[in-house]
Amino acid sequence: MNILEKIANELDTLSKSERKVAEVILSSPNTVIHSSIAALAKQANISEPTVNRFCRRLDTKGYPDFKLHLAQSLANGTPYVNRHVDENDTADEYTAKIFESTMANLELARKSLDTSLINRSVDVLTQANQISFFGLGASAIVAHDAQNKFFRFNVPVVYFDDILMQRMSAINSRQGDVVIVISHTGRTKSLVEVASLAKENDATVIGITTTGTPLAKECSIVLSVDVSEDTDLYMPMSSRIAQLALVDVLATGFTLRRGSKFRDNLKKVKDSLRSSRFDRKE
Amino acid sequence: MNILEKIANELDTLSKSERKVAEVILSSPNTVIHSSIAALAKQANISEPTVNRFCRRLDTKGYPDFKLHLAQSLANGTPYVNRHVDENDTADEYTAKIFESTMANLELARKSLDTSLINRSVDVLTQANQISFFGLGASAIVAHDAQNKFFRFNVPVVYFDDILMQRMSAINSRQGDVVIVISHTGRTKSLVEVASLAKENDATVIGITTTGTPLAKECSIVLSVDVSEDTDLYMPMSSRIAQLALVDVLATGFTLRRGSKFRDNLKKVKDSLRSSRFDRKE
DNA sequence: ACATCCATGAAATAAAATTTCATTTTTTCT
DNA sequence: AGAAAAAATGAAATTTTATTTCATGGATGT
Repeated sequence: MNILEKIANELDTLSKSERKVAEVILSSPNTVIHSSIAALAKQANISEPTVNRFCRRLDTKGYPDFKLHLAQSLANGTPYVNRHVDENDTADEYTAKIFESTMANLELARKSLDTSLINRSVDVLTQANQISFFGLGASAIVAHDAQNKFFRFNVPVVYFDDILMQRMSAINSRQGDVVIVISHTGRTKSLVEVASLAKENDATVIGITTTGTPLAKECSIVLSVDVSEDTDLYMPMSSRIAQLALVDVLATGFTLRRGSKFRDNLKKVKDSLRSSRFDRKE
Repeated sequence: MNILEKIANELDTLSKSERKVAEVILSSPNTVIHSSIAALAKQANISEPTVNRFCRRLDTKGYPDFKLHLAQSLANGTPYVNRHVDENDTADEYTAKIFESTMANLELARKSLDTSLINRSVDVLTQANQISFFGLGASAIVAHDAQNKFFRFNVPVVYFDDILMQRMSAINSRQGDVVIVISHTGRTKSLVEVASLAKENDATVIGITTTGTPLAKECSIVLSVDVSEDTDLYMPMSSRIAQLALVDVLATGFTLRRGSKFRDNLKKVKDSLRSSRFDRKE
């Protein structure tokens, strides 16, 4: 993704002259984006075609295209090196890293989403007799959150984070019911079984999971949410946040499909909470 | 700074033809960064010099320089103009908007965080005899998630999303206990009371809330998570995601403070889940 | 209605990037 | 080690792209 990282990575696959170019770029990328190909060539003591070949080797269309990528990499000031939390990081550092990698993963997740499938899911949800959300562990939280959202829409919605309840609920499902199964790994045995049970009973099964997992195979619709693996090192992190954002998208699609009158209703739900709150002094 | 905003701002100082260029750019900036000046001129039905003049008017050196700025503006995914979901948005559009505003709000939240307070919170947490997480509604999910995380650390941790249980637990708290109260609005009466009860009983109360709310006043440490208000129009959206990211930060700080031996333990917890999963065929 | 100013685009020019191809360097094989 | 093959490199030519110049037409104000 980030072209500076990419250059650093591929440094040893480059030829001698190309490496000179790479070094000049890495040492002062901010100068390079304002240089012409001739200026850069001179700076690196090599010829213009070499710069051009260098750009192509990095899968860009040519020098101007390369500069565009470079500019983007520099844009948000994102440090382009390793964003993993390190043993000796200060609070400042690990906070920044976690927020940044969360944002980066949201971006990744968005790219992996197929909006036509979102559209179909919203279709199915608005028609549903009953909606069930199932998840375990960190994904249970996502299911919980989804229930919280859809409950406001005044539709029959349940959520279970208990294996037995999930099974029973899946066995009792029927045509017109929608079962949403959430799992980052897509390999949790009991959840895959639940998905398969629900499907056998003619419910529509929507999976919120990673592409190509066993769970994905059991679903009628797969909403794939791919995040980079190693961010969830010892604990689920970015995966659940991406899943939650997807829940927001589904809920939003739902309210839009239901039309403006429906949204007035939502406002009522919100207003009903007012008495439980302290006033805002303004 | 952001050139797309700048274009939108200066739209009325532009001439008729230049405005045509502006509109084309605003409507599909991602296409433009890959277009030549000729292609853009054609797209806008004006001549090439007009595009050039347009670029100069925006204080860039010329078209290539303008593209560089544009690329940078697009890079960080910052929502540029109005990113509110609209009645007639397609699935594609509202998906993009929700993800983008989520990311923008994470950025906002990060800026509002005081890392020295995070450091102190981690201090307190690592010393705690017991940790309790309280939240209601959407924040209940965050509390739930926090429990899920800290549970892995093998420390005494509880979570309640029930008002009565929260009260009882707060009344029974004592010195050395840490109570984390989560609320975006910071105005939910019962939660403010719970915070105050816990404080009276000498527990350390950490609030995850917005700056300057009634809840914030009752806390020993306030971790302020500010997100832009109107994104949470009818449903909590960005607020809870920012809170979750903060939970990640606290959990990470916790594991770092506990040292490397402790992290081996985490790996064991993760491995213990293996048998419940389908193998990954590689 | 006329003069002035400004916006605009056609054409010419300049700049920049890319391709082609000959030369040099490196690698591989005997 | 030495020859053949392959790869890397840069000079020059070509092509593409951007910019400048300048002539034209339309709007504005008197």
